[in-house]
Amino acid sequence: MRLTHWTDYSLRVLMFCAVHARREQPVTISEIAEAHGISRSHLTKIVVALSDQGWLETTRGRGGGLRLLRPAAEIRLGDVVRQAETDFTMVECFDPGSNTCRIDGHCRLKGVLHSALASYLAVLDGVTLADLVAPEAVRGAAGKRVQMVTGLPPPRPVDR
Amino acid sequence: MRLTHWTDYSLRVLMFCAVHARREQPVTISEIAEAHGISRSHLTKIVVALSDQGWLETTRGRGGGLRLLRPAAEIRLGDVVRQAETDFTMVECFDPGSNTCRIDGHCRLKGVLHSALASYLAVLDGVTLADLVAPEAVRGAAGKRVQMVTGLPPPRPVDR
DNA sequence: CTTAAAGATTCATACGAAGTGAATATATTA
DNA sequence: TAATATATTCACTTCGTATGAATCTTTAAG
Repeated sequence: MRLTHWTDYSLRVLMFCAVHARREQPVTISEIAEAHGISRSHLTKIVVALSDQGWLETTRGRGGGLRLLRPAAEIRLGDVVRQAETDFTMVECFDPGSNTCRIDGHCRLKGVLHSALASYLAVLDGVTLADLVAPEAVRGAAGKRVQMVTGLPPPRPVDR
Repeated sequence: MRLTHWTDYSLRVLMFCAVHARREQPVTISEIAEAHGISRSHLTKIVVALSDQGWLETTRGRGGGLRLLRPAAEIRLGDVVRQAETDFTMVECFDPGSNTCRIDGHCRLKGVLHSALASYLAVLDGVTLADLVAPEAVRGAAGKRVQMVTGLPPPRPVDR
């Protein structure tokens, strides 16, 4: 179970924009690509997608670049991840097209995994882009907030 | 974000064993393979892994087969999934080996995703194999239990 | 003590999603 | 019109996952 690099990079782009939101010159793709050591052309595709999804606006030509369309504090991680990830097929029976499970409808697995997925995303919904890039001083509050949302004991390390 | 077929099949094997736990003749690999339309040899590898992990015992030779080592009610889904899934790398910075993120340590993303993952697994920890294969009448209780564990609002459908 | 039935192992390959980057097109401003 | 930016297209690579054929090993039945 893992998120794709695509989602990873999407988040990094948005975070980069959030950090430099107050700058006069908008952030450029080349800048982010270099900062993270990713190919510019590849990153462009991710930016285009983010733009299509309404997270940021792009302007071409000299002096152009990227800008968040909304304040970082209003961008929920869960929503970004929902759009960046293309496949939430937990198990075969999630997808009516490819499902061949012979006991579909007789077992509760699908429902349980849906709940788990919802719980996963709910945690991300409790965090905004602003929380991620907040300076040290603010981190305590952000961390606390996650706990409140999950209502779970602090995460224990996942083995292997 | 998805679980592998491997995990999917692992769960199906365990469920099959749970359903037929009271039978005299142990369940065989061929039987499960045929029931689910999966190749016998492939399924064997999954069974071997489940056996190595201590979920079931296998006996060779005529009259042999598979048997759960513990009652289905004591087998938590979360634990099975933790062992069946080999990769919980949410984003690059989870894996020290391949991590190239330039802002690792300066952003809260890793921590947040760890929390989300923990929340996901916590839901699965609240469900046992017995819950999955329980007859209709018992299902209500099982569903309720999931809610109690998560402490979250009922899951809303994940779009696309 | 041979045969049938079961799991175990090894090997090779198929497959598709994800990732990568070169080349080129388009738009905008100075 | 030149420079700088995003946008698009194409081809290719890479890797985890999945798959199954063939064969070996173990065990019980007769």
